[in-house]
Amino acid sequence: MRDDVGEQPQITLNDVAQAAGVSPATASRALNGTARVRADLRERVLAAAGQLAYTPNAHAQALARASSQAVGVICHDVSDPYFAGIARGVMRAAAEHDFQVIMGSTFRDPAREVSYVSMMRGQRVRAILLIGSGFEDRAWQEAMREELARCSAAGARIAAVSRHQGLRIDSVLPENRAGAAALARALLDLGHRDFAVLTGPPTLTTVMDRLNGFRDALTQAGITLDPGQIVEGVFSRDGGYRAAGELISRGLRATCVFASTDIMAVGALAAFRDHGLAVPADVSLAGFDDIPVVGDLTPPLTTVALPLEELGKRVMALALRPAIAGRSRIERVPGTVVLRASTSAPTRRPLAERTSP
Amino acid sequence: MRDDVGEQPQITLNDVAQAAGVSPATASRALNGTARVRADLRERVLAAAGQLAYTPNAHAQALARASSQAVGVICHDVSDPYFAGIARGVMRAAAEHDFQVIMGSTFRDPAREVSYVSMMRGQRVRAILLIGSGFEDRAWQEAMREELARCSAAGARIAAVSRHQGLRIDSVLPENRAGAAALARALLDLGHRDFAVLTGPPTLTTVMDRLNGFRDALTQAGITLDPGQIVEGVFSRDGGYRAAGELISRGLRATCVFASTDIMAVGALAAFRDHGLAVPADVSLAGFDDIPVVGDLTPPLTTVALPLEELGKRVMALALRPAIAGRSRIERVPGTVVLRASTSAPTRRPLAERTSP
DNA sequence: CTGAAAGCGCTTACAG
DNA sequence: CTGAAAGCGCTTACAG
Repeated sequence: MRDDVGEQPQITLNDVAQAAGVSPATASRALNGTARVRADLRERVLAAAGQLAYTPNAHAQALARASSQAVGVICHDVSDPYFAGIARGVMRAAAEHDFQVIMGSTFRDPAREVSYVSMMRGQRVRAILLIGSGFEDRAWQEAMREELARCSAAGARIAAVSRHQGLRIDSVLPENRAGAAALARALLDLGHRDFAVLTGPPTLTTVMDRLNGFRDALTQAGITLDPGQIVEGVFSRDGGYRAAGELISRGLRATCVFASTDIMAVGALAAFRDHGLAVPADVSLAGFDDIPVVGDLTPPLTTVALPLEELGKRVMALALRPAIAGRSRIERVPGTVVLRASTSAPTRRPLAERTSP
Repeated sequence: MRDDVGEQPQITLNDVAQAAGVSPATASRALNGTARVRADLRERVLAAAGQLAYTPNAHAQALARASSQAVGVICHDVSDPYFAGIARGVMRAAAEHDFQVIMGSTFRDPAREVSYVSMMRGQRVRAILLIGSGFEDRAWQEAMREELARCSAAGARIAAVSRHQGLRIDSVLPENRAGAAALARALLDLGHRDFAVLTGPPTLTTVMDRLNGFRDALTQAGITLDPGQIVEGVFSRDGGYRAAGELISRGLRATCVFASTDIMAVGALAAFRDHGLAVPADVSLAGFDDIPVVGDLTPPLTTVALPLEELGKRVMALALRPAIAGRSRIERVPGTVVLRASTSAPTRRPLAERTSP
């Protein structure tokens, strides 16, 4: 029973109105419940609409109403568990409000992010949700700020998860800095004094916040983080693997390694194993985010848990709540240090030379 | 520099036309390149548009053109790594074609799936991509078929990943059945004769295909799968954990367990560990999908690898390729058995009573 | 409560 | 090549 491919004219409001013997205006009102309609007429309209399987043309509606039922969501990569978790919360919230979700993946390209925003402006979305870290890049900030200003002038709400340097927008802020600091203190409590950090691209605010928070807490404990023990990598499993490898080849002096993202920690764990280093016996390892699987690794990963789905719901709610003119609203969401078996008290074994596979 | 909250009238084509001193028709043609426009006029239009930061109202365009630049994507749950992987491919492909992606998460509710389709029909999307398993449910099939028929009558292309029972739509089919059979043969080759299977909801075609493929291969080898060794669970980490626990409490007679989804295998692995069962020493474990993290588990998981991102790109390409009237196109994508350390030759140790934590 | 009419912002035959 | 005009499918003051 394949239906033929030819296009048929769409059923319009007019068709429904005619079938019900009323004017389009009345049909519209009956369907939308925007005004009182005599009961029997309403019945007839509803019946006709059901009969004809009428679905209003969303574009015509959006045009006539000068607003749509859509929200735009921009993230770096849907397949990254961090974003996927947040996106889940957004999708839930959207479903509750009967919003359509227009999704854009930037694949970490700043320019693409700007062009998505302007595309969504063209869609006249009700809100734009920026998920994921902003870029520490002046030109980008400038372009983004202008574009976002046009959006809000057009009536779109803007809200973000994470700090978006220089944009001054309503934000749900995971406490990256405080969380990393708390993690550092927990690791200090375990007895560690020598640390290394695997970071991501320094253009991402999240990266810098976590690094700075971690370092600050060390500094307060009178410990300096050796710059040579900070390795920059890509925010991915393989990025973590390579960064850990680089750290090892530089001579791993730390007893504890902080990967600024769980996904990097997963790769780091594999790298340590491949180099014959036992976690935590030889080196402790901690991550950040608490993405679903890290509790099932061997050893389970110590990390800072962020309520990902909750972040998604919150950012949607924030965007929907009427804005306060002149100032951006900030909602801070704390992270929770979760100590698992990947961290333990430091061992005294010298590690620097242990780089054999 | 917060912009005031008040809405400003949008910049329209008319504004651009006036600023450029031409008619809206000419402005439209210049902007879209749909017809020759005198060079100097075109320049003026483009300059004015840039100046005013003009973005066409996508709804007005869609209405006038009777078609949009959007595709609809429906999956069960974006945060599931399987869908996230496919979605990544879809997003890539969409970006290449400059399509907007309207995303819907059904959270495995058949009714919600139908209503998303009809919502997308209202959006006049160019294509609807059904990601993820269909439901083996007559009423749903009926409703879905009707709704999809209306969509294609309206000119929307439909394509799916996975088998959608009774819908007869263009599909990219991961070879679930053949993949599961190949896996079974590989496990037989390892020497296993006693198997158990952790399945998902029997209403999902994917579940049944994998189970049947696995069982068929066993049958061909003269081995029957004890129904008591088939446990139905939820498609999630915790579902796998519980299903494995149930299997153990029933008395685990199998030397090898097949979890029909990697995500369930992750939970099963944890359950085995919590019950003091070593994998693969006490019991071998295999999954299906090869989602990113399973190679980093301890032990790394034997599975059937599916090219997730590729599936996403293929389904998009399939939807875009002109349909063939009267018949649905099928593209089969094979899975690859990946043997890792979670499976080994069976041990002779009796397992049935080993249920101590 | 109901309907005729204008308008939302664009595109595209149709004349010129 | 250019412009005036009609039309896309809806909503919503405006009269009645």
